[in-house]
Amino acid sequence: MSEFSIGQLARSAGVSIDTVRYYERHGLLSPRTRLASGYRRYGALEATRLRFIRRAKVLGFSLRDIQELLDLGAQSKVGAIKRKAGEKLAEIDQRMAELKRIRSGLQKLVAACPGHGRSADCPILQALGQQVES
Amino acid sequence: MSEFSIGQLARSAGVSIDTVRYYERHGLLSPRTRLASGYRRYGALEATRLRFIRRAKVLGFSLRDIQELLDLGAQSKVGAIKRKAGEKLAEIDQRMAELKRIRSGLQKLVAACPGHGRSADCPILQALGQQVES
DNA sequence: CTTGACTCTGGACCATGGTCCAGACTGTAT
DNA sequence: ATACAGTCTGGACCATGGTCCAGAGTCAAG
Repeated sequence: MSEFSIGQLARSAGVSIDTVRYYERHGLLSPRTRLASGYRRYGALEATRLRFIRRAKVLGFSLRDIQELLDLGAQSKVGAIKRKAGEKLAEIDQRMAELKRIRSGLQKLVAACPGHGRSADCPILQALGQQVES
Repeated sequence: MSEFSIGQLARSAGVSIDTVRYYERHGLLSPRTRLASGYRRYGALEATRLRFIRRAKVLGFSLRDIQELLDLGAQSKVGAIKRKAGEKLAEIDQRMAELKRIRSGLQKLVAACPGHGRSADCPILQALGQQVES
């Protein structure tokens, strides 16, 4: 008996039933079959696929990315998969550089602010363009 | 004549008219006054405030954060402003650490993937839990 | 005075990744 | 047989930060 319900599948992956159905609506994960009642039935393949989706999400892939990855995997397009992962890596680097820039700007302001006194003396407000009288 | 229309204000800050109205709906920026026709009129103060909002957003503050900052500025609570900025800094650090973790995980996979061959030999798919027969 | 550009309002819509709901039906254990 | 947990559907709703629209009214230049 390698079949289970949506509730069991969801629990096994640590997601909610709604999330499983959400993935289905968006073409990421279909039940293997349905009971006459309409109840979804899943097998080991689907459980693996759901784990894949979750792990890829943790690695910063969007659901759209993941769908692409799954399609490429099904077609054994390993080169394309590696390229995709490389692209995601570059994206992460870009986002990190951006954060670094933001961080250093903010850091300077925090360091320069005495933390007391009038608004007019606060470099944070000044730098942001605020004008407060007195 | 230090009064201008919403269109002039928007252009001066490089945002759309819709964005200005959006900020107004969300309590961030009100017109100084209105004409009898209902047309919004803004002064230098509002222009400065809009610049503040835009710059703070570039620094990674959410509109909710910015609203708080503006309120604190109006009340001359410089200590609280410095604390807010410090909190945002910590938030950025956390996000950067997270990205670093994600990056190194992905990096390892990309490095290990030959970029050709069967899906079964792709460490990216393997690590993500994919099972592809053959 | 007419024309064209501008502005008004309220609400719908976009992407992202879900969550929650009602009302009906089903599966399982006792 | 009955109770109770589980599941079904479709659609509404959440946050975020806007964008776009129709239909009406207004402002400024010529």
